[in-house]
Amino acid sequence: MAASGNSTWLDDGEATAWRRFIAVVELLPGILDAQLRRDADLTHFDYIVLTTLSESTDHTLRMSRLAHETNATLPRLSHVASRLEKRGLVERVASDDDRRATDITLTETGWAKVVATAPEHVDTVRANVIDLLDPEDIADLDRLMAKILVRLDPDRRMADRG
Amino acid sequence: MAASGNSTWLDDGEATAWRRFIAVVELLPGILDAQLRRDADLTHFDYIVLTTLSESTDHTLRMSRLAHETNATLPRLSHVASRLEKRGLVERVASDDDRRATDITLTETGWAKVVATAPEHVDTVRANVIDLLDPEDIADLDRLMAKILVRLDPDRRMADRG
DNA sequence: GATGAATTGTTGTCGCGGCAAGCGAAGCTA
DNA sequence: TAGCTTCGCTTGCCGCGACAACAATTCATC
Repeated sequence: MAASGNSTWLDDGEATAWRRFIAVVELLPGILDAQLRRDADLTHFDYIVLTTLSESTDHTLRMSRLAHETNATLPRLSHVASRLEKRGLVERVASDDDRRATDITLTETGWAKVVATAPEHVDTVRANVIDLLDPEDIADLDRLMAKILVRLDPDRRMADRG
Repeated sequence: MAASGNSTWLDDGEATAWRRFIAVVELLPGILDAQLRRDADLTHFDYIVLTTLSESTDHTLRMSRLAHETNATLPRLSHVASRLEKRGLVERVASDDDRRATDITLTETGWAKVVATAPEHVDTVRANVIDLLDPEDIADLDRLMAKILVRLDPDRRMADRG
């Protein structure tokens, strides 16, 4: 389907760029997960959940909205929320206006966890990506990823606030 | 450790670029896995293993070398090899010169699988990344990923042939 | 308001991948 | 060649995430 004619292969420049890109895509999550697990006993996705809550009004979001913003399926978020709740980092309460819905909130402990974890994580992000690039590179990275996200995330549910 | 002084946070440009980058890094593997699983019943990593073999002399590599080139741990590769072997896509034989070692080879069936699978996968790669970028973007992507790989893959075991 | 459909979350099952332990082969020392 | 170490790979166990089935609530239509 959609054989797209002559596009059967990538030229050399495209192939090299693709190989390098996919290498980064494969390697980076492991590095982030390893650092967060080692220093904070958190998955990278755990961290994204906590920080997303920490940036939300009243440190609270509806489960479905949080799942949407973190690009998670609802079952995945539900499992993660259960684990984080057992550790006292978040709380879930049934919503008032819609009894089907559940609001998930960052606890004080959870907020403290974010505050304690963020600096080291940012150091990791800098060491492995940001500080390797000069300002022009950062601008290029931003431009390229924005172009790709038009396809991967057409609703712009992630990575955009403004 | 390595509190790196004033680098405690990212500025706006860095933060936006990082968010977009991490969004792509989270979304892309799922897209590639989904397409390959749907069209060929393969994981993206399965596909990488098969294509790496297909580009090697005699369609054969030592297990440890294949693990190294695909950035996999040996246990992971061993599990994947077992599954692919059960499906008749690869074969493992003890090495002659070192009886500890195992050589893994692409079978005829495995080669046919690669040939049959590649075009649709390339279409997916084009649709979701390559064709969204103009030639200058491709060059930028290549440059940026190369810079990052200096840190993530200092031995350049992935993504480099020349 | 009663019935059927859609929405919101949770739970169960399964597959993949990480880590640690195990096993056989090879190397090293005496 | 005996004994210890290292290497190469496999296996087992566990956690995370996908998918499907399910329960509970709300909405739509009559």
